Amino acid sequence: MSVHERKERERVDRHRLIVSTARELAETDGWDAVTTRRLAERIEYSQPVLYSHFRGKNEIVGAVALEGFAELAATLRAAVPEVPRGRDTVAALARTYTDFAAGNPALYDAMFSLDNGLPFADEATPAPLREAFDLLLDVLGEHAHPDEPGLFVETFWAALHGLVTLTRAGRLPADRVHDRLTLLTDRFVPRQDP
Amino acid sequence: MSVHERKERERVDRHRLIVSTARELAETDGWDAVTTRRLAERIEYSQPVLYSHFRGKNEIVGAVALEGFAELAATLRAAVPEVPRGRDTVAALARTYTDFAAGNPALYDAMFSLDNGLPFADEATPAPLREAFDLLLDVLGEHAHPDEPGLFVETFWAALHGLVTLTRAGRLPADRVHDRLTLLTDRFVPRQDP
DNA sequence: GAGCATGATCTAGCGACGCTAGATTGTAGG
DNA sequence: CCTACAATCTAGCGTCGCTAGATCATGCTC
Repeated sequence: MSVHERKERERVDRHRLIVSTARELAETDGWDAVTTRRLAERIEYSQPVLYSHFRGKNEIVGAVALEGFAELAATLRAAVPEVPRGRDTVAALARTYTDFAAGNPALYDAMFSLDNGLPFADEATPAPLREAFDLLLDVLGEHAHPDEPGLFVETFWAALHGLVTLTRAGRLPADRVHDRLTLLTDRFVPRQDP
Repeated sequence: MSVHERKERERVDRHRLIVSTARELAETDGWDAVTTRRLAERIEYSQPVLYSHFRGKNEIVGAVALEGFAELAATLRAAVPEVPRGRDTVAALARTYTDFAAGNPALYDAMFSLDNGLPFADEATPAPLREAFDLLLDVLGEHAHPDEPGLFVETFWAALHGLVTLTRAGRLPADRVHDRLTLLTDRFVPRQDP
């Protein structure tokens, strides 16, 4: 019986190896460089092995994206203190979000730009993603009045995402990134607000 | 001499044919379906003629994107009245922008999501693009205080772009699109504002 | 008007892509 | 020891963007 267990263990290890290798490759050379051939070569297996773990390349991207959601949720949580949750906390959260995106561009692409086959805004939304959203909801919700908290968070998040993607694509000048972020935060959570 | 002129005319016609065919193909079947082979077949020429007009596929996308910028600028201009430029005008502008994106998804992708080789936020920025931005600046600028108008417009635009892309990618529920837009407008140009 | 040179256009092919069928290898159980 | 099964690989399919070299048509020279 323990033979099966060993094989299963090796399988899990290889699964992790594929995901982490794909992520490394994407982070150093971009997702265009993550081809099934290169990936197979890096993990020192043949191409078809990848397809015994994932239905296709999309699913590999999805696995990396899942890691990203978990890390994003953890990073955001670490940036939010227990007690005071005023404008400063929102600003810190926004800053943490954009810093995360800027610091992990390939990861961010896997999460939000590439086709990763993951369900969104759906009952099957992955837990870490829902968790990150709930954290935003928690911090931002009290500033939403008279808006609905859900809509408020969605819109704020979309604005952050827009800033991130347009800046990364060179559509917005790279300087003043911080100023735009401050402006956005001010508009959603005015300074005189409690 | 007029032989050269005729040839040049034919060349210009073919150039336009390539761009419009690429655009149609993208709008009906998505940009993934726009391959050099299919495109060549549609215009009833061989593949290499494409490369006598454009340096590569990116440049074809760029040509379609340029059309898009011109149309977007014209559409936005048509939505802006001469005289009253209060909150309602901003709301109409925002609505026009997202409607344009939703109504021309492939065009919008060419402009902002795909690699089209066009320069942005740069002295070489294409005129129609600069024009559209200036229009936004014109309408939004007076609501920017105490923010800098440029930053204000960039941030508002980024927010619109974020809403558009996340909605299109299924990351935001498709209903309530209009409500999010209203919320965004309210936050950038409060209702009691002149 | 015949022959040539030039430029436009095509055929054919390169290397790389995602993905898969079928051969091959290794291993567990009778 | 042998068989049967599962894991893994080799090889290849159809497609992609792009290009070298052959071919064709056309206007120019004598």
